[in-house]
Amino acid sequence: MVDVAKRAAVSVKTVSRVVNGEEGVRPDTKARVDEAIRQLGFRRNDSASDLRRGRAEGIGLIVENMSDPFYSVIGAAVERVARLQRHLLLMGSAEGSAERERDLTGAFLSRRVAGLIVVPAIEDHHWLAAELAAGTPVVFVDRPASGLSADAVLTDNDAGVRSAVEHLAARGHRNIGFLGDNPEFWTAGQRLAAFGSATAALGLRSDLTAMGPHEVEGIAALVETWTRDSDPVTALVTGNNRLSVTALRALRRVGKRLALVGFDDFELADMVEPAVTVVAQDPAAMGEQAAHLLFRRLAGEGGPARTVVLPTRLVVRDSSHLV
Amino acid sequence: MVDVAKRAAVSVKTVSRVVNGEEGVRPDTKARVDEAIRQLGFRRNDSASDLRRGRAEGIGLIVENMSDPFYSVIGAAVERVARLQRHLLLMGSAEGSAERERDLTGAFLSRRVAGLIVVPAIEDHHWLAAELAAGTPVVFVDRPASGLSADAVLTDNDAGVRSAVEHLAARGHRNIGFLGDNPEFWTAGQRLAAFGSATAALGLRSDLTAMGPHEVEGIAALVETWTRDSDPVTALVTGNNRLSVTALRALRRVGKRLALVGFDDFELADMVEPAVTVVAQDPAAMGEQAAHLLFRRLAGEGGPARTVVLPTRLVVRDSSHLV
DNA sequence: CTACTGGACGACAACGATGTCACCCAGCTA
DNA sequence: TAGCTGGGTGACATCGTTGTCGTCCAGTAG
Repeated sequence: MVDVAKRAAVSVKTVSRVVNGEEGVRPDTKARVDEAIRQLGFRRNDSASDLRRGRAEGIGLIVENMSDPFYSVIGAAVERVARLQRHLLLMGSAEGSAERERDLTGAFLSRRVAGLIVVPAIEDHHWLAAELAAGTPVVFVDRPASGLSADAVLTDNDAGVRSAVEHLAARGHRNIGFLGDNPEFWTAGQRLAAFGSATAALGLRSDLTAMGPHEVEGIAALVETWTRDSDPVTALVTGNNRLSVTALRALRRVGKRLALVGFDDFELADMVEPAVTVVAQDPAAMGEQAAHLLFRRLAGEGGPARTVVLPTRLVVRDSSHLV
Repeated sequence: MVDVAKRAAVSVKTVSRVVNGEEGVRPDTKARVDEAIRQLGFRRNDSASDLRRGRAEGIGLIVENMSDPFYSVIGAAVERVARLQRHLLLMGSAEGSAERERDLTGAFLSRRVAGLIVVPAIEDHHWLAAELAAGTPVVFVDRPASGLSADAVLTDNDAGVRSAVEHLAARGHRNIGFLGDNPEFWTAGQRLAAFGSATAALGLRSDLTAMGPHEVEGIAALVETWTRDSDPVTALVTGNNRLSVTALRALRRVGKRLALVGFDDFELADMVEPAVTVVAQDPAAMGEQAAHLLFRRLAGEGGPARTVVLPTRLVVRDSSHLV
């Protein structure tokens, strides 16, 4: 910047003014400075700018696994909003590890990012309270923070599971099995609970649940067990899209054609055999809302923590039309 | 840091030494400093550190679209390697726009990232030469840079397409159609050229190519045309996974069961009807190799630009067994 | 006892930008 | 003409770290 200033015969402060588009620079001065910038190929050093201003124009995003479509869509949505606010996206996978999540959080905070968007792993987040109080806004996505009151964007898991159960019940299914993920994951727990209350409300069996197997073999064995009965399970609800796909493979493996409704849509759900009925979430909207919440906080909005709950949409395809 | 120094009754320089794990601090001094850091909840300001050191410990990744599985897998791989080197990942989507790509590049360079990994859009990159020469390493992925000699990680498009054509020819197909993307995209052009030479080498027709329609309707119409003939097309090669899926939908729409081989694998390719034979690339390996190349440059490795070409793998499923 | 060594530590400047405040002067009013 | 105004500009301190270099002192050799 001092080189530019010399070349344009102005002070560094004036160069700074031009670079930041501030008021109060005569057009001819600005032109001289712009020309000098062009000639020297000058690029402002944002590290210095960040240091002086005390805040970096970047937002940190922590997800479980960047390559999972659910999270990458969230990431893309966050980046789109961030870009409009002239912020960069820093992104990392916590891979379900609380330690890795803390490391990433620390790294982002050390870099003085403007804010954080986090899909939290299993753990207590009260240690983040200090940073929150210090003015770095944090928004949680998909799952709320535990031990901390902060903004969050969630899916309406309860209504979503209920719509799945009601849909199957309306088609005559009485014994519906639920395949969920480890209930230590908040969403898995929510969906399990929702399954319990939805089935109970309809007078259906609520005990056909398994939060266990994730592999084709395990699920295939489970299906065998559930269908050996004289009063067999005739339909399945799966707690996330990985389980939906795995269940589909398992059903093929054992040659049973149970009805199936999956939580969370996935690409080609309409092209597989049978096309899978799903409770669709809207990850792009989740990312977008989270980013909007964050930037509203950055714009100075106060008030208590907000929670945005997004609705689900039942997308009926073939798999729920099976006997 | 000065607060920590006061509390531990040492100089800031000593705190800096402890924070950076430098030699030459007595264990008891280090313990005092650590304790002060803990008590005050001190976190080093990386903006200041970056400024002083002249380089940020982050690497910038520019892809076409973060939410596309191909790119998000690259991103996850890059992040994994970056993490091991204690670097953060900054990521953005250029969305096929050269301008947006330049903006992102500029933003990353302003932040003085350690290096850049770029999936380039259509354009000339000689303007990057100055930065490259100035010591910021750049690695290109999926497509080489134009007008610039830089490291790159590519897929062996030629061998991949050839394996697809040979596979279909071996199953008796003589008239094979090629559905590609806009040939301004480097990969699309490569694959088209590869299709031409592979068919020519086998004495097959090389003129059944369309770099045009991307929607179900357009492709359906094209298929109708190609199969109306007395000497009809009996097999299709698609140039990327979006086209494979769209072609699959189009074939269903018009009720034709042509053989199909897609370039690039996709999730559930084995579960759709028919399961799709593909030429699989390895995006995770591409991201990993690119990151390794980058960090080798950062470690001071000199020498001319390297190009790593990764092999493809033909994954035979049902769609290529159709008549 | 003196001279020397080397390890531990601190003072200070510098990295490149920006906020504050003072300055200058053209153009105005009284 | 003297005094004011206010827009354009610059000098300087400052953000939080780290590189350089000098100081201090305990321990050792002569």
